Amino acid sequence: MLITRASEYAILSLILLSSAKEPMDSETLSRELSIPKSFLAKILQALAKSGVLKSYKGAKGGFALDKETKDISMLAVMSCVEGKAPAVFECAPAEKSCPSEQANICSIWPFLHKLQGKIDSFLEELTLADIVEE
Amino acid sequence: MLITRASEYAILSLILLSSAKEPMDSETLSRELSIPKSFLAKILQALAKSGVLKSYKGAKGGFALDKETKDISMLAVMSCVEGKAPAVFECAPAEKSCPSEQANICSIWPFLHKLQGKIDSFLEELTLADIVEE
DNA sequence: CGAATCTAAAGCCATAATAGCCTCCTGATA
DNA sequence: TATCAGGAGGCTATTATGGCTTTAGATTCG
Repeated sequence: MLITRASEYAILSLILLSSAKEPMDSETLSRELSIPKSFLAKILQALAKSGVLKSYKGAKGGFALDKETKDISMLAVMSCVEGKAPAVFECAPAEKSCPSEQANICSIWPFLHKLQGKIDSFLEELTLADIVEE
Repeated sequence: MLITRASEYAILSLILLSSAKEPMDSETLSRELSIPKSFLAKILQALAKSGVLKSYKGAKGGFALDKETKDISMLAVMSCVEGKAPAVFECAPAEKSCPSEQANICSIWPFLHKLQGKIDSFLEELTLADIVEE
């Protein structure tokens, strides 16, 4: 899959968390954003694992940003939330000879690579700060 | 859903078609790209309906670009291939008061709008020509 | 210190949407 | 008219989404 609801929910959460002074628990985030609680919890856990968020257990626990907003790129968010690699466009017949295994290269590979590069750069440079700042 | 395989397959097909002089039939495209035939057929049909491709029936039929590569934006491709609107990020609690129905506006709406605008601009300006040209 | 409480973490299960498969129908070409 | 390829629909499998329960770590209070 490429970009799913998980990415959307992740970004919604990050926007809200960026203006919070205290950690917010998943239930509150779920309510504020009208996002299913259990699904959101998994997403927040993934963000915590990758270091975007920090989690706090116990009373008054929850999640808080663990980086500056300018250091949180959309690419990083999507990469960790979507199960798979940050890859968006893959060369379908890759298993055969596409990337570089053989001397002959799939004819569309260079173009895919170019497209992927453009998308990655865009998402890499687009940070939470770009969205949140006035 | 936001960006699915349909978009990926569409773009792969367009890249291949951009270098074809004759119309290519869905079976050939399917084989060249290792994409399931019937699924690809639906995608090509959608692209034809929206005017990106032109379809030819009968012997020696198939699909061919119906626009200059510089006039085919990734946004247009994804918009027509994905069932839904080109919207990527929606305000979840939109049903209540988010966009403009009420005087009070959902606190994250402006940020979402900003993000959506950035993504749309990027995909709008990114054309098939940008990918295919040397 | 220990118990009660709070919340993240992790698992399993149900549902909804997507991805993929197959068949018949329609229009065009030769 | 015979054949080729798109158009359209139904059906199945896979994946994403969402619901729920249990476990584990942390805090608060007695």
